[in-house]
Amino acid sequence: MYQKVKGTLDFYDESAIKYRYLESVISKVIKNYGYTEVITPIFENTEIFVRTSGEESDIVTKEMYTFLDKGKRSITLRPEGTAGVVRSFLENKMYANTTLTKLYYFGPMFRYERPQTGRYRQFTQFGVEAFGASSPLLDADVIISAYQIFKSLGIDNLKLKINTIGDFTSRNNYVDVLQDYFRKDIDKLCSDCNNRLEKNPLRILDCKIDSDNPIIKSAPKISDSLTQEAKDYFKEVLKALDYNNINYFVDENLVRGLDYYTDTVFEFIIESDDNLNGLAICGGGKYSDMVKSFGGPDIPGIGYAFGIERVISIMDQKGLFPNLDKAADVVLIALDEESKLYSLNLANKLRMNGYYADIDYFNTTMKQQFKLSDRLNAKFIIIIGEEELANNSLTIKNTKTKEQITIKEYMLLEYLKEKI
RNA sequence: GCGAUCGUGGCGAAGUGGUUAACGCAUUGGAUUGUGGCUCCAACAUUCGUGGGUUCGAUUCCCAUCGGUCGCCCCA
Repeated sequence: MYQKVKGTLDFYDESAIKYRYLESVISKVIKNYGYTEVITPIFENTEIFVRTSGEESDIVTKEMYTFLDKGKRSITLRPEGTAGVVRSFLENKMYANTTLTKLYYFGPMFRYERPQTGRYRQFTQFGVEAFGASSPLLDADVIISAYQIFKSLGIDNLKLKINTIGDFTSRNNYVDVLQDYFRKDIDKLCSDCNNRLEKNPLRILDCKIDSDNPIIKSAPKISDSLTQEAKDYFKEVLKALDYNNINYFVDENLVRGLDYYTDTVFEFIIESDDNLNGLAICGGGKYSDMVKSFGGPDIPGIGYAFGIERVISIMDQKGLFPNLDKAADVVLIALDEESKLYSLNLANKLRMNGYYADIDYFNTTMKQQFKLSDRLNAKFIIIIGEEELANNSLTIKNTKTKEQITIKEYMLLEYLKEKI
């Protein structure tokens, strides 16, 4: 027996309906913010992910699905969406027509990780990227758009963590300061922190094991390394969020796993009483230099992405999905072979007129066909047998009221139009 | 990459080193051959993730492997 690849999911039936429901709600909201969809390939040349996420990042060092194609090109299944969108933005010179370009994407991402709660090897992200403006107002608006999407889905058990990590130079300065600070006491910290010292010292601040350690608590703050300009910028972002009544808290230890972020970074975290608690459902930030580092013009970008599977989990857990059952409008019950042929034809006429009509393909007993109508939750049942064929009429039964009438076929559409 | 735990029919779920693997739901057939959704009766795992080993004998014990779940790391 074949099994699906480890860490992957089949969506079918109800779960597929939920998946597509999310896509439609989300895209509808984000379009009102002026975003248009960009659909990029699922794989890219490996280099673009290495360049953007950072050679030392976890994603690049251990999580990418990378392979050589038959032309010996190094190809990678995208582990995140931003790099491909930036590449597309540049390659298609989207900046030529407007100063501000707002894009969204929705699709599968791939990371080779150990599966666990809310974590899969193939998962789906929705994300946005806005290029062209370094503006606190835009930063805030991007965050608000994520907030509104969750709100329109009914999700309110989230908290927004936000921080600023400054521009590249102040961040690099801070990294040096931190390394100097931690290096002398590194043997008093956990083994993970020892690894992080050279690779990603910012993450030491976020250590869960040593979080109460005074060495970490009294570590130099990033705010000390920020330029006044960066501080002011962040203040403006917060002001805009305040004005819009967005609840947030500034977490000075919030750093993100990807190298490309600058200034504003944020995450939405799930607050719940089960194992989902504390999971990041949405993460993003500003990246001032990525476009330029790709060899493009000096255009800043900001964006976020969130995981659809995690959203589905939350919504399931909180019962937030509306009733998405599809009920058949009409099930045709045919009692003999000739009626079967006729019902096939009639069903198709109904379908072409916009009704969901179904028939039974094998059984001839009435009971079985009634069961089919139950299963499909049919609103109406049309019974066709010798009598009806002889009189050129149809027997229609309303499954709710049990009311049953006989009419001529040409009256059917008008009848349904009135009743459905 | 590290650690824990689990894997019985479409689903849920009991169970035991020994000739027929409970039960519930679902499904199918019948009671009820032009009117169903209730009820009643019946059928439905030569097999207990896969492979190997121990044993007279394993679904039950051991090993391996694949997968699920849950932690760590990291993240969506």
